Amino acid sequence: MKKNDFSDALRQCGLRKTNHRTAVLGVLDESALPVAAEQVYLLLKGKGVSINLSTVYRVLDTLSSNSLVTKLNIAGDSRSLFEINRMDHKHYLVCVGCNKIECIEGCPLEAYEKALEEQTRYTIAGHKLDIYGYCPECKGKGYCIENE
Amino acid sequence: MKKNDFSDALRQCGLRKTNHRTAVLGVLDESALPVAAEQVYLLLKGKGVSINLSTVYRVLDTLSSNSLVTKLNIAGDSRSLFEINRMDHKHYLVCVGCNKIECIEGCPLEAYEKALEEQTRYTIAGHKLDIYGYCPECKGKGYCIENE
DNA sequence: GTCAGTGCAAAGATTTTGCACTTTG
DNA sequence: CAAAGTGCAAAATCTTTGCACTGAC
Repeated sequence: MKKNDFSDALRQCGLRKTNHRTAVLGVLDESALPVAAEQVYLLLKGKGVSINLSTVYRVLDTLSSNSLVTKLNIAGDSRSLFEINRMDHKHYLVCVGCNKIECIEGCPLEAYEKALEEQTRYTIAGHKLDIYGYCPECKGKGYCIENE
Repeated sequence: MKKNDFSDALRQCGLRKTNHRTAVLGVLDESALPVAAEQVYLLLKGKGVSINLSTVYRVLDTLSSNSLVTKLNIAGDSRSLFEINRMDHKHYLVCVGCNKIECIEGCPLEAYEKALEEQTRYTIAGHKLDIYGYCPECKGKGYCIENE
């Protein structure tokens, strides 16, 4: 299977295909978990791609506006994370103790959204669901108080 | 029913009761929707409470750490919103067209979380769920493309 | 060739912090 | 009184923007 250069995706959005956009999409595509803008920047530099951090932000912004990428705010701090929009949508389980992020398989909300559309008369476009808890290791370290 | 001064809640967390904490909790309690730190600050000033913006941030941070308040990142921009933790937990339906936020009654995830705990061995502490869509008015304005 | 994309530096916005002073328990 | 909380100003962090230059179509 040959390497995707995202030409089709970009063209369908009416966006020019540039090395930077291809490279950013490549990095996100290789990334199993969402990444921050600066991580994208550093990963690109590590691959020998010369790019400016503000261009990374601009590219991510453009890609988000065109639904090729999703911007997330699940980190404890104030920075945004970005992930490529894959066909299978995912949710994350975030450890409150160590900030580790892992994927959850499947989405528990499909039926619910249908019901909500009828109930609210909105057209539902999507949702963000993140689950927070203590991972097995952090429970061991006593970060987790069972009954509060 | 007399006005809650949150003494009990604060004491249970081992926090001193200060005018500022009481006032911040009061503002959040009166607010049906989550508010930004600066809004809290302005609302307090409007009530004649003299407080500094950094104190607002510190108070909100303390209250969040003690689970009296929840910090949310559902706004399109990069700022955080805060809401008081009520017994009935809520989710929000955010209009992508006009940024209006409304409450959704009920939570579709209770059973799901139990299952997830068993499956992942995490102790689930909570979740964040926000649903995005187009409100009836914005659908009318043509912001919403049904099939993309 | 034209318009979109980019680099650079500078500004903006939000949030955090150091330190001296004040308040709570 | 001791420890925690606060105001102020300054810094830190993340993100956006103006403008001149470059590259895609």
